[in-house]
This record gives sequence, structure tokens and C-alpha cells, in this order.
Amino acid sequence: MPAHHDAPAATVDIDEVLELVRAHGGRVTSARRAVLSALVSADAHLTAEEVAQAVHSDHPDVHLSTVYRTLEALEQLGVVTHVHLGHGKASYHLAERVHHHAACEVCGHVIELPADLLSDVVRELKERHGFVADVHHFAFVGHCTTCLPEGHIR
Amino acid sequence: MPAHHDAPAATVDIDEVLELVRAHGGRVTSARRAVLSALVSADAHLTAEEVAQAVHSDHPDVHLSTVYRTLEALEQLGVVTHVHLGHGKASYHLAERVHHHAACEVCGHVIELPADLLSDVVRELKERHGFVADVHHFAFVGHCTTCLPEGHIR
DNA sequence: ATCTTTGCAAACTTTTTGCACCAAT
DNA sequence: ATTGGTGCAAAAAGTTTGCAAAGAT
Repeated sequence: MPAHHDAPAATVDIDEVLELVRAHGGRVTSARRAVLSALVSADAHLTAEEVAQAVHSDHPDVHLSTVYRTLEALEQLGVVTHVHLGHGKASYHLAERVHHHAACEVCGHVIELPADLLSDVVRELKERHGFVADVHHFAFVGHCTTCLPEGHIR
Repeated sequence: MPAHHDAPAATVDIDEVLELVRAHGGRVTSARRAVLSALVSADAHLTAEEVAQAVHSDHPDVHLSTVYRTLEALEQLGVVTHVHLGHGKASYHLAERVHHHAACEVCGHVIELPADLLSDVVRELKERHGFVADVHHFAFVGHCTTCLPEGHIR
């Protein structure tokens, strides 16, 4: 497992994924291509709305609901995942870039953490309780260094 | 049902809390008393709606929005906390009973886990990133023994 | 020709809010 | 008499859905 931050520069080949879509009886549309390419070229996480915005620069007519549907389709194919960084909107990213997230409740800043951060806990949950946890689905929430909770001693 | 269950039998004195409410300039109403007693006598976690239902047996006119406002007030006083067991509604419980939760995405079953389960990770987040995490705010989601994800080998 | 996707509008779910009235101090 | 709480209805916020038209195969 990689240490901290070697973002495995997009090994996702868009056409390959679209072929996968086709293989599953889906159709390759410009909306899908655009959503996919928005995710591939994004360095960070994008909300559905942000994906829509990115898509709009080239394809102004792609509706937000189409983005949602496309993201869901790609998620079913295992290409995309979403995380909840807090209470609001979900964030989407390529599934190959799994990692943990720590999101500051105040400023919204997101720290990315190694994917295996909870492997001990995951093992314990499985062994002791038979529970198979998807530990990447929710971020750690809290306060980053600059937004320390009140009353907290630096 | 749960495995290790050292539920520290309700040490919360309702009148004491109500006194605290008053001390903070709040008023003691029957709605507040009822919400509080619903939480104290609940062995499990309750959604706002479930709290409302419990309250309704004695006070049918307490509105759901009042329940929300009361829960928020009690949360501010540090008496109550809420957790997100998954995508839907939040669950509320007494703050003195902090613990972790593992919630099955399929059947909804919730396992309670020791509060210190992530203390190592919390320490690491703080030391390495200055991030103060509130690790109890989101549950672990996944699949319990009887609802194993498809394709999973037992 | 067929079957999937899309745009749009409308529904949905959970929680919050504005406001006039009511109640606790 | 104050101030804060409550019921109600309506708004928010994020996501989903029904449907007829458009598009991919």
C-alpha cells in the first residue's frame, strides 16, 4: 500500500470505461463521456453540482438529474464512489482513488488520508462481530488546525 | 441483544437537566420534560420522529418541530448527541452514553461498540495533522452477518 | 425498430424557519 | 410584563422519479 500521497495519476481510460458501459447494455452518450472526463480531470472531490458545472462548459444542456443518474450508473459499475464529507451534499470521485477523508466542519477543508487507516478496526469488526464495514463512505468530521473548537487549548 | 453492554443505567436526572435549562435562561415546559424523559427511558437510539411518537402518548399536541428544537437545545447544553446511522434520519441519544455504531445498510440493525474504538486513530489525526476529530458523529456503515454483500465469501 | 437516456418539472425526505399566539418566569 | 416556546404552514436542501421526446444501437 502506498504511503501518503502518491495520487495514482488517472489510470482510468475513459474509452475503456465507456466500453464497460456498453458491455452492460448501456449506451454511450456525450453526457456520460463528459461526466466521466470531469471526474478524471478533477484533482479533488466534486459534488454532483460541481460535476454539472464542469460538464456545462462543453455541454450546457446536460441536466443535473442526468449527472446524478450517470454518477449512479458509474457507481454501479464500480468506477465511481461517493463520500459524505459532512451534512450537506455528497462528493464523488473515481473509485480507484479510495482513501479516507477528514473534513473540517468550519472551513470545509478536506484532508486526504491513507486508505488503510482503519484496517485494524475493519478487521476487528469482521472478526468480532461479522460486520463488513465500508469505512470510506463517511468522512471524519471535526476541526482542522486553524479552526480549533472553542475552549480547545492549542 | 448487543454483545458487551455496559450501559451505565441512566444516571441522568431529568429535573437536574431542567434546572440546567433554566440556568441558561430557558423555560421548563412540558414538551421539554417529555422529550427528555423519552430519551432517558429509551434503551436505543431514537429518531426525532420516534421521540415525537413517544412524547405523543402523553402529550399528543407536541409538534415534530418542537421536538427538533428541543433536541437541539439539549444538544447545546451537552445533554444530548445525535449520530447518523446511514443516509436517512439522524438518531438521538443521551450524551453520557457515547459509543460507536455499526449500522447494517440492509436490515438497519445497529451494533454498539466501545467509545474508545478509534482512540489510536484520533490520536494520530491530532498529532500528524492537527485535526480534532469527532469520530462518533457518523456510524460505520456496512453489512451485518446475516446481510452479507453479494459475492462475499463467508 | 428497439430499448436506453435525457430534459424537465414535480415529488420526496428530513430538517429548519417565520410568524402570530401562548406560556413560564 | 417580559422573554422565550409552541403549533402550524411553508421553505430549504439534496436527491429522486414519472413521463414524453430524443438518441444510441
